[in-house]
Amino acid sequence: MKKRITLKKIAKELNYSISTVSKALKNSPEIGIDAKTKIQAYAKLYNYKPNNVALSLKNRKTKTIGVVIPEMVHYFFAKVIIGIEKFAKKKGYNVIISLSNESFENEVINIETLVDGQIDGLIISLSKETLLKQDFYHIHETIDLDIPIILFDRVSSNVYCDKVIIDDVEGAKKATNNLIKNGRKSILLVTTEDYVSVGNLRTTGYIQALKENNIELDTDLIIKVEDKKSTEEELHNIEERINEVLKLKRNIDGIFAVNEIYAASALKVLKKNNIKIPEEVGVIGFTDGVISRFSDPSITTVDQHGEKIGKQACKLLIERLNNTNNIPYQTKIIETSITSRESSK
Amino acid sequence: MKKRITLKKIAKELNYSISTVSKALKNSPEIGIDAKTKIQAYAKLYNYKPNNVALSLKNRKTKTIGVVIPEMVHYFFAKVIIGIEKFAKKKGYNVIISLSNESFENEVINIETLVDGQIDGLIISLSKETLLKQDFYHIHETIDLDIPIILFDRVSSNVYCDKVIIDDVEGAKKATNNLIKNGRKSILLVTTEDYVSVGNLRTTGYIQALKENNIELDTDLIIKVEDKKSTEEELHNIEERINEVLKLKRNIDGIFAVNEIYAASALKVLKKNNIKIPEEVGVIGFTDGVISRFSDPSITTVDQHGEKIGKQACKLLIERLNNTNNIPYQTKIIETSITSRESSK
DNA sequence: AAAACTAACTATAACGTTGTAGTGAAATAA
DNA sequence: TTATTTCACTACAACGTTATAGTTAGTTTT
Repeated sequence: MKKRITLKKIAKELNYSISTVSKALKNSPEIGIDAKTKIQAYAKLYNYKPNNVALSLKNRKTKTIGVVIPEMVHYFFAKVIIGIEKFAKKKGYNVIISLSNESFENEVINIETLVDGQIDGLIISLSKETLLKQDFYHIHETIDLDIPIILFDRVSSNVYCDKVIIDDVEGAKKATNNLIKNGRKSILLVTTEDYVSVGNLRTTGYIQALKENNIELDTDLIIKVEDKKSTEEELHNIEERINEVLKLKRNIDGIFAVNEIYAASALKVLKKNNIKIPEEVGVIGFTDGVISRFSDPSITTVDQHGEKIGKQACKLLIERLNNTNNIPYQTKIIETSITSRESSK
Repeated sequence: MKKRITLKKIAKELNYSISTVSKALKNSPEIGIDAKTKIQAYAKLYNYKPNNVALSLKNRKTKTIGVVIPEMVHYFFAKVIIGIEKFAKKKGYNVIISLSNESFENEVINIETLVDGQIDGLIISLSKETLLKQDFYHIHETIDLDIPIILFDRVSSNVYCDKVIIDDVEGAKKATNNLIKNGRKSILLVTTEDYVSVGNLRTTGYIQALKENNIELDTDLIIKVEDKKSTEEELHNIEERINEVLKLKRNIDGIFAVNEIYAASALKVLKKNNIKIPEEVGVIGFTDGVISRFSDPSITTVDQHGEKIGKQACKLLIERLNNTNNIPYQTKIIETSITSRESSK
């Protein structure tokens, strides 16, 4: 009902020029004390707030950050967003969120829309499809347009920009070592196909840990799952494959899964086979989410500290936005940590 | 590097006026065919895109929707956002997200920031603290400013605006009836304190279902949990209380929990007491999330269809934005449905 | 051949700000 | 007393766009 008041209206009402009003509200020394007090009182009374769209136009910056993530229902991404949002708000930025839903096309469209719109910079985690296609034209184009991009978690070495990642190799190593330290020697790895960079790296970490502990690598103990969406069907398929290997390799005493859904699936299969956890088989997952926490037994995981990642990404972005002179691209690595729970010991 | 091209630059380059360029790109009949083709070709070549901030200023609408939710890591809210985002994008709107973190103060600040910023309308789920305080000044003020608000899930009858809710009473009834149909008679209810509207309503549904089935209400079978944040401590406390009642009332054969965390807690306690699920005690939760799906046994839940809620909220909002003449406020009720899983039978 | 019309443009104002450059009057300096 | 400075303000341009209201030159009408 009551429209927002503008400088113009205040000016007309109090019989000053617009510039005077603007300056008075900015406490400029150019303006006399009388005018200042009158104008400031009036502005306060009518709850004057500058129009941010006008400011955006004038300043050519919108104080808004765009975020593109593959999914929303993942605990990890939700946490990252929390981190971004918190830091952004502290710095006076808004956050616009967009979901690619793991699709390349969506990702391209979303980024385009955001860039067309009111965004100063972008924080992106690439979709699985993009990673598979290795097509980064949309990213490069955006950077060319002088819109800074921070990539996190799902990154690519073929894109030159700031990045925030965890050391997936190290994290996977930690997890595998944790199992080995408990005397486990025959460790099943449930991972993704290699084109998913994180899956790939975690596989590498697993292999390295084995090597460092002089355990021979048995490729039969590596299950590479093709997962696009986690439909019931795909989940069932994962369980099937774990079950097969479990039947084939009776001496398995540990399972490392590269995400918590795979870990939960492994747990289910183990329980169905009446295998005791963690006594007979220890299980560790990656990503400290709600599933691991509430599962029974609760699952030991490699915590990626999503909130920290989000905060760091946001920090990098805002730093770049405030620095017109080109600072070299940075890659920040966030330390992982093991959250010990019942599934390993 | 390459700055975005504007009408002005095109005009200067091709020696037309800005108006001509603007009209040519809009295919106005006022402009001659020569000029049109030349200008359109040039614009295409340099990938002209209108500056949305300028358009926002001119049109006094930003094509952006603000969303304020209490938390992000809840599956339900994540789903709602997916629904909002999808529908919004289809209609050419962007979505800005803000988290109140269940705090009244944050909610007020967030809404203020959004309203100050570039938003045409808001979709909000109220924080627990707001519901407890029953202070809706910030909401009313926003509506007064002619910025439409759609409330969802956590609503209040003291606010007059469009709302999207589920029929919590009906949903709770469905759940309770489901347990009763399986021959269960002594059903434990794990719910929240009454000021959380959804907890309150679900309690009502539980009571109604009992009444309709001529089962006497035993208030000892109702656990009202005070939960602000789900810290480890609070979770433990919930388990404790369930355990106590379970010890006290040996004949309990069903548990209805008003959210999936309570349901998971109940499961844990039951298993610890070696009580068979669902044979001895059936369990049903509310909110179809990832915990219920991956828990073992998987938990039967009342699905709130978050995505549908989001979509509906967004639809209501956009309808209101397109309708300058005041249509009466509506409250849309989204049907719940039971997703049957292992924990009940 | 003057009047009316049309085609193809351009100028201007406006959305709400802010910074720079002006302006007129009063106060000070020479 | 005249020149200069200071004070307290106002005008203007710009950010990028669009709609409305001009403005030409050329064409048609009678």
